[in-house]
Amino acid sequence: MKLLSQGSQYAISAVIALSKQPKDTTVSAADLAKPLSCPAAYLSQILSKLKPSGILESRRGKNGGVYLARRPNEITLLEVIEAIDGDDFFTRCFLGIEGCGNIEPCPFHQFWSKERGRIQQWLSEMTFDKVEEAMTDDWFDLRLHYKKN
Amino acid sequence: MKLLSQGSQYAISAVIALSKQPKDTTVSAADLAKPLSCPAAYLSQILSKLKPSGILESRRGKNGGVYLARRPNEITLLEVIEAIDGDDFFTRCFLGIEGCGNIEPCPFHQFWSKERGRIQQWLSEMTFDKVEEAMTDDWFDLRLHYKKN
DNA sequence: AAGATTTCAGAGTAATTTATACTAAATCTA
DNA sequence: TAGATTTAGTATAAATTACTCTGAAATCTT
Repeated sequence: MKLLSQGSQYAISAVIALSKQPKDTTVSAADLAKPLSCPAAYLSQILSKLKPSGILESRRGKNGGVYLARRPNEITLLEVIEAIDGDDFFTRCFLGIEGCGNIEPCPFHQFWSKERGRIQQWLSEMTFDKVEEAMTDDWFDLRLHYKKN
Repeated sequence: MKLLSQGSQYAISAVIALSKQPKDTTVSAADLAKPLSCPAAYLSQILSKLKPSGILESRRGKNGGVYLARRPNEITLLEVIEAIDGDDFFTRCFLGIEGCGNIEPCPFHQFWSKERGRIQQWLSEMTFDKVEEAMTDDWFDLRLHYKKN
């Protein structure tokens, strides 16, 4: 029972860290993974899923890595989540019943689609510049900041 | 990315079906499973997890099965969910970060704990008599009703 | 050009969740 | 008491998710 997959959680954290990064600076998956305390190779795979939707781009080779393809205020939480987890959460019935919808609603359909809509709405308005505002500096330093050697 | 595990979904559906049942009538896991179109043996395992919290009781042997230990208006959705999935959803950070809390909040802590609280509140008020009210008869007949042979 | 990174792609492994199988114990019926 | 049925409990299998490994390709530095 959870909202976000591990992958989404990593991806969001990584985009937060990248948002604090000067534009057009690449960061390697390994450097990103360190402060997130998550496996670097796995993060690398996850991050590559953010490329088709134009959230980030990458450069191979020495000093290569990933960087945001747009400015933080043009990237939403919802985009990142859907790039990793798909839109299952926002479309599936509360009880997982296939035919559930307005025509043939399960007992929770009305409440749940409303509640889920609120969450989706919020996620779609939550751009990463706003995330930065909502973030205390010491939290960032403690949790997501990394230092280049 | 999902709210409820498969197990919780089965359990809730089963309790809905049992709520429509005359008091002190046992129903076998096999009979319950049929209209839910879920594996009977698995449902049986799931349902046994509802016994420690006093949601249902069971009787072995011929004409045995499970039955609600309390009246539907004394059983909440939240209880059923927590009996199966635990309280992970209601306690874990949006980003899965261990130290997240009021002292050291992640950027989503405020929004998410509020939103999650709404859901938890609703689940804790949603007793199974209310579920029945929210349910169209034809949905029940179509999805959860079963016939004894 | 050679060496050092670093992503990329895909296969392989591990852990967790979901589902199946089987045996034993309880309970009813005749 | 014998037989049928149904839960209880455990072991196994299948599916999904999380993670690791490896070799190749790209890119920088010297």
